[in-house]
Amino acid sequence: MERHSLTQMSDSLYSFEDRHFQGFDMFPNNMMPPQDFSMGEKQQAMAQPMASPMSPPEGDMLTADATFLELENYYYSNQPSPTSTELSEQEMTEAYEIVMEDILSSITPRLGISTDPSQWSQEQAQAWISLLIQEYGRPKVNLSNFQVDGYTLSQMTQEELEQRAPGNGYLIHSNLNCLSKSIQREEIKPVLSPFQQQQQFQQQQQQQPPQPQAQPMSYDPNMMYPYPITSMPPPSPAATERELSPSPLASSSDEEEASMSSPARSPTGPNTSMTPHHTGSIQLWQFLQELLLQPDSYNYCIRFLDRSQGIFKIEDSVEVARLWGMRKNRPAMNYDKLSRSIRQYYRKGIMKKTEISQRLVYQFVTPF
DNA sequence: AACCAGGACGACA
DNA sequence: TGTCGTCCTGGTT
Repeated sequence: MERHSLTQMSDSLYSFEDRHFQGFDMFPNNMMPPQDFSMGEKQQAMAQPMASPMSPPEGDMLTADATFLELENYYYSNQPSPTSTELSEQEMTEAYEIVMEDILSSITPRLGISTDPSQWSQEQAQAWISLLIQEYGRPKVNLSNFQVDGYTLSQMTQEELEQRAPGNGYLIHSNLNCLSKSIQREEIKPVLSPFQQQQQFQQQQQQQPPQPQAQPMSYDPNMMYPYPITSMPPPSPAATERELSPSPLASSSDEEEASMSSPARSPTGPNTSMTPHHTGSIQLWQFLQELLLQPDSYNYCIRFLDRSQGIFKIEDSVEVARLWGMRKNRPAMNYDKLSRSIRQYYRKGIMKKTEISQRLVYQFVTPF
């Protein structure tokens, strides 16, 4: 059997994509390689054949090329004991699919939702569609056409999806299929990639029955993000004493273990300053997004005014500051300090002032 | 009084 | 080095 080095896959990558993704951009707009990635001479040379009329723009070439390195890592992390540095066609395809599934399913951790679409609520399904569309730079869809839960969504045919989201039916359908395949793979594959391990950890967190609350100030400040840097968090461990959202407090050792093995991924927004440089600790904007994405639990203190614009209002500044202080184990946190940090985001391009200034109203530069 | 804006500085990872 | 906590002054609602 002809064998290939993974790093020789670049020529065939886009033909593979054409076969399997019918010309869609393989990677979401913002899915860029780790910042410290640099193409070696060999890889740059190998990128050349992709500069055909069918090739995506340069940015995507970089992305795709970076993926070969990840591909190798991902593949081997899914194999008990690699015996060769070369891969067969079948192994190549399998490795490619692993990477694809990880990339596609990276949207779900950002939303803090299950990777299994059938478990999504209507709101989660809409959020997933919204972010998917955004990631691929597709025209916005009318989410009112998707007043269905995740299971119903996952059962829809491509035609049905196309009717509800003209021009996006295939994208949504293929991504849902990819997620489903990923779920099936996880069920049968004992050895998981680091990223899949993170997802599994996240799902375990979500599926665990509520546990007794820890002491209010006993948070591990690093506990939230067992997955890559762009991520949206799993359900908040910052449930208040009000027990509005009795989410589990995982052990810090688990979380450290999970967070350490994260491959770096790109930020959600256009501004790379959203990339945490010390990925171990949660940043304020992530925390706020987390609260905003759990309206059932937190809309008493923070809620969207216009989600599509990323505009939100802090309804109870004292409470939000208190939650933030709990998360960071900073008992002295108050809204004055929290808002100072938010204002720093203006300069960093993470948040912006709303057009009409309103008290306690802020706006993300990149809606989510 | 509460909030907004932003300078300054230091701790921390 | 970037983020953020802290303190501060001064302005606005």
